[in-house]
Amino acid sequence: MDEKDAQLREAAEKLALTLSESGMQKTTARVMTALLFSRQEAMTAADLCEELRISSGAVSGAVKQLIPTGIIERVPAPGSRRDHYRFREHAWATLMGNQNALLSSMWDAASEGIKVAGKDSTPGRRLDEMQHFYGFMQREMAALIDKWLEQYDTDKG
Amino acid sequence: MDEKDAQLREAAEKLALTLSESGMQKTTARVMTALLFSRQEAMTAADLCEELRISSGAVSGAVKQLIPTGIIERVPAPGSRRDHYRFREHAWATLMGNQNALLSSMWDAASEGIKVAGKDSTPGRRLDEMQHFYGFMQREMAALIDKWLEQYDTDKG
DNA sequence: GCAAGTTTTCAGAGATTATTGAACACTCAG
DNA sequence: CTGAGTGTTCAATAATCTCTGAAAACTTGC
Repeated sequence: MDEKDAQLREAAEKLALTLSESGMQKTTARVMTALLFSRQEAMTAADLCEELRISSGAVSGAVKQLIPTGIIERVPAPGSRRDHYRFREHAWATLMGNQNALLSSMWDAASEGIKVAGKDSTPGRRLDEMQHFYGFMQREMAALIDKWLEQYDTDKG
Repeated sequence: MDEKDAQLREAAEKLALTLSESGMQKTTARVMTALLFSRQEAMTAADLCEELRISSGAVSGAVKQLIPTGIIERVPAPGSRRDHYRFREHAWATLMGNQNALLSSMWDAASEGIKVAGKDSTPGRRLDEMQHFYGFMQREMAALIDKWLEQYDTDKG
């Protein structure tokens, strides 16, 4: 049984590494994947310190990033004064939804450039394609996430 | 006219900052946006050094990252021995397409965890949702990009 | 209201990463 | 083949970012 724990921890660390390569802070990613792969329903900050061998300050910082994005949540822990943290349901859909903010700022950047240079300029033509692309993606991505949520809840529901 | 240049450069830098916050290297992002917002059709490494105030080594490194991902391309420059670089058409679609590799590795990570813990475990249930989500996204994203390319080329074509 | 337990904050240490600058390699024209 | 003009590499430097550890601030049961 300890074998499994080791394998799960390894898989968690591997994913954390991938996520950190895509821009997420390393410790934040490690906290996230620790909660995702944990055999426990929820973990305390102390659990995370021990599991990941990091300080309580580091856990606090990671949690502070993860909660507002909707990836994890604090969960009431009857009979304990320690905060418990748990991976949120539909966290992935939330995470992808947050990406929409990025798509939106890409659209904005293109729009800004077009305003200055005009559509019929060298940069204008490039920016026009960019704006078209991100406008499209923003609309479609939102629809896609809704579609998944609906579909998944129906399957499980 | 110099006014416009300054505004374009500012917009380029702003976007580069956003991109670097999403995981792209800062210099790489700056080279990319410089080419995107440039009034010129293509730029030489020397142009980029001057515009961005960075060394030729830094430009070389950035270009080395950007070309394989399909964001920019080397373009033949008649009458000049210097390499010219240009922002590629449909670069955005390519960029987003590359993200599919990430979606795929997310699916893999979930799969790995399920293999160890089983679907009917605490982590198994979380990972099952994750796998479902990324499987869905991977399929749909690919379709979305194709749809955009088709649509865009029809509009312009 | 106090004290034990817990979380948060933050300055400084430490680790990591990116950039420079110079040496080396390559490419062509003559 | 030679050499001027470019591009690339890489060790050392500089800059950045992150974590720790300890102190401060909460929180809650008594």
